[in-house]
Amino acid sequence: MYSTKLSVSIHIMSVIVLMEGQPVTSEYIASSINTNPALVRRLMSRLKKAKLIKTSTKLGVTGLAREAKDISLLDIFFATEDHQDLFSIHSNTNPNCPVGAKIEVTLKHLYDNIQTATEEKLSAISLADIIKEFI
Amino acid sequence: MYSTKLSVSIHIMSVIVLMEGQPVTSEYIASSINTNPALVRRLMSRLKKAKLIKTSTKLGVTGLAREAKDISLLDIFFATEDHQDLFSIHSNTNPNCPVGAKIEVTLKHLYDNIQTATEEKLSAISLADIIKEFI
DNA sequence: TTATTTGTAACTAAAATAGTTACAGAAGGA
DNA sequence: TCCTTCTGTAACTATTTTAGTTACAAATAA
Repeated sequence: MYSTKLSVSIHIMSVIVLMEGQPVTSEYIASSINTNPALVRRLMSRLKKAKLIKTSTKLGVTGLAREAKDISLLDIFFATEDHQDLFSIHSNTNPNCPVGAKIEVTLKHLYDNIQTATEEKLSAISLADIIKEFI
Repeated sequence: MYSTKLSVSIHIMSVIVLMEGQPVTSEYIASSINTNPALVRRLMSRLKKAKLIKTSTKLGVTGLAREAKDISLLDIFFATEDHQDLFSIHSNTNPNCPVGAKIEVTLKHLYDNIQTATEEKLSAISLADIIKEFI
């Protein structure tokens, strides 16, 4: 099973925008995702801590913390994904082998390059861009 | 736990190149990675099926199937990683909600774009480029 | 004051990973 | 031809990660 936290979080944020400022509960959002309210609240909690949404007990989510055009998919990615590395590197390689001694740093450098490019792409897409697809 | 198959496979391929055509066993390669020979053989088997290396019982890996400059990291990625999607999408969303109805196709289109860019970056790096770091 | 909702802890079940053992079968080399 | 060695693969374990679920204290709007 692979993490769908970014996808689900984009879904959550989209529902909030589509409700145009009306308070929405985790239960309402969960019914659109077809999942459990508690799972939605866990992600909501992280989105709130990242200052992307505003919530209130008794009312639910009361809206975005800033405009949709100013929230990027990278913001959502950083807020909700636990593991943010696209590729992972094995460790404890044999330092007595020329490959084992340098593979970790070599791959790190290489992956960092790809990671940065991907993050730039995510930062170039705003929640407002996503919303356009739903109206 | 996140897959390190690409990283380990690049390690395997690098050791093969560094041995310059001399046969190498899975046990030798495993000692450089600091892991189990069977794990190395599993990846070797996939690299062989993808026509990236040549193997022989009794001798081990006898060499690359083509020149290091003509083997890209994307070739290795495709050969050895089971799950090749950078981002995963949740399914079974509610079709009666505008977001639930279109989120899957919207995200797929968006992720495909990032996926393609990443694959292009992996295809631009050859095994020969990696080897330069070890000599 | 009361009803409702968040926020979070504590679980379970399923899936994916690396690691491990074991062995049949292939093939090089004496 | 025979023997030794290594691949190729199956079967298994332990660990980690994930989504999903239940439960409830605390907050708060009305």
